[in-house]
Amino acid sequence: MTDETVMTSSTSDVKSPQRMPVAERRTALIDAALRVVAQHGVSGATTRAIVAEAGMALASFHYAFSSRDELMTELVNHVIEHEQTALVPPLPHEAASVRNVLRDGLQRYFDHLVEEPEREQAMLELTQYALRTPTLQSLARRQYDRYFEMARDSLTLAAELTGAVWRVPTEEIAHLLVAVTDGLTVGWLVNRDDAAARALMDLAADSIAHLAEESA
Amino acid sequence: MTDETVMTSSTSDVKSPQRMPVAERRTALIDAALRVVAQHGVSGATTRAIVAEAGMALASFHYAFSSRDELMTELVNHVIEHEQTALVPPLPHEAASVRNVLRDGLQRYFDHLVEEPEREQAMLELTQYALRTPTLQSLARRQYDRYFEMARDSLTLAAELTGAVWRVPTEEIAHLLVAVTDGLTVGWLVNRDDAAARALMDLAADSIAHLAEESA
DNA sequence: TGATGAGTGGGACGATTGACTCACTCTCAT
DNA sequence: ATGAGAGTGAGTCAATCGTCCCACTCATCA
Repeated sequence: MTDETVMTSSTSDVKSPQRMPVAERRTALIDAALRVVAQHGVSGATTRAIVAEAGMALASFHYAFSSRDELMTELVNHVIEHEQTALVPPLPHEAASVRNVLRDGLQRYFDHLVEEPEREQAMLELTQYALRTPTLQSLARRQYDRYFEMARDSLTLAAELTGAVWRVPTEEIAHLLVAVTDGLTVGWLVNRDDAAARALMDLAADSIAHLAEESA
Repeated sequence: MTDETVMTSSTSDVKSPQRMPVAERRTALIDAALRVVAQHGVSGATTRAIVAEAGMALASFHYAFSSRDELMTELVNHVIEHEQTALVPPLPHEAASVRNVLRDGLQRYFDHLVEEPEREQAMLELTQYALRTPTLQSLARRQYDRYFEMARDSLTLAAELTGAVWRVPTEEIAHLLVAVTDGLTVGWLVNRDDAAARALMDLAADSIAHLAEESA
C-alpha cells in the first residue's frame, strides 16, 4: 500500500515529466489534436481531450500554446503542409495508357482513403472549419491550390509516361480531377460502397483519358 | 411613455405570443435552425441562437422539442426531404446535344449554389454532422441515394431529349455526375472562382457526354 | 363571463468549456 | 551537489451550454 508513493516517484514512469523542447511539445500536441479531430470531430477537439490524447497535463497546453485558436491555426497549417496525400504518385508504368495511369493514381488515393477514413474526414472538417474562420480562409485556398498542383503534375507525368498529349490545358483537367476525387471521398465516406467507388474510378479515368490525344 | 405597455398588450404585436399549433412551431424552429447553421455553422446552432432567430422564447424550445438532439435529427430529416436542389431540372431543349443538356443542368445547379452559398455549406456541414452521429448515418446515406436518383433521372431525360443512348449504365454515370457536382461545390466554396467553375462544368459536360452514343 | 390551458418570461441548475495561476517536483548543466 | 528552470498537479475563474421550472398572461370557448 505504502509502495504506491514509491512508484509515483519512479523516474522512468510513463506519466513522468517528458523533458522536451517547446517546439517538439507543440508538434506533439498538434499530432494529438489531429487524432482527436479524426475521432471526435472539430467540436470534440477540446483542450482537455487534446492533452489527454497527448498524455500531457492540461497546464502544458497553455505552456506550449497561447490559446486554443493558435493550436487550431497551427493544426490547419500542419495538415496543409504535411498532407501530400499522394493523390497520384508517380510509378514507372509498363504498357501504360493514359487511362491506366489515371486509374492507378485514383486507386492509390482510394487505398489511402480506405486505410484511414477518419483522417480524410478530419481533413474535410478542418476545411469547413477554416472556411468558417476568417483568419484561416486563405489557408483553405492554399490547400486547394496544392491539390490542383498535385493533380496537374500527375496529369503532366501521365502524358510523359505514355507519350500522349492533352487536348485541354492541364490546369482545367486538374480541376476536374480534384473535383472527382473530392466527390469520390465524400461519397465513399457516406456509403462505404467499395464497388461503387471502383466503378466511379473506372468511369472517371475513362472520361478524362478521352481528353488526351493518345498517339503522340 | 406610458403607451409602451399598451403597445405590449397589443394583440397583433410581433413579439406577442404566437398562438400556433405545436407542429407549426416545430417547423418554424427547424427553419430557424437551418438559417443559423447556414450563418454560424452547426456548432453555432445553440438553442438560444435558434430561438432568437425564430423570434421565440427560450422556453418555447423545449415546449416544442424534448431536446436539441431531437431538433437536429428533425433538421437533417427536413433538409433531406425538402431539399431537391434541382440538380438538373428538365427543360425542353431545342437543338440539344447531350453535352448541352448536361452543361445546362450543371449551370442551373451552379446558379443555385452562387445564389445561396451558405445554404449549400450548411448542407455539407449537416452531412458531416450526420456522419458523426450514429443515429443519423442512415439519413446521410438516404440523402446521397436521392442525389443519385436525381442524377440518374436527369441522365435518362437527357438521353430522351436528344435521342442518344448511354453506353454505360446510367447508375454508374450518375455516381460520376454526383461526384463532380460535389467536388464543384466544395471547390467553389473554397475559392469562389467563377471562371474555374465554368471551365470545370464545360469539361465535365464534355467528358460525360462522351459516354453517350449521340446518333440513336 | 369565467375557467381552462396553450404559450411566455425570466430565471436557475449543473456540466463543460477555454483560460489562467501558483506552489511544487524533478531533470540537467554547471 | 546544487541552483535554475522546464514541466506538473490541482485548483479556480467566468462564460456558455442544454435543460428545466414555475408563476404568469391571454386567447378561446363552454
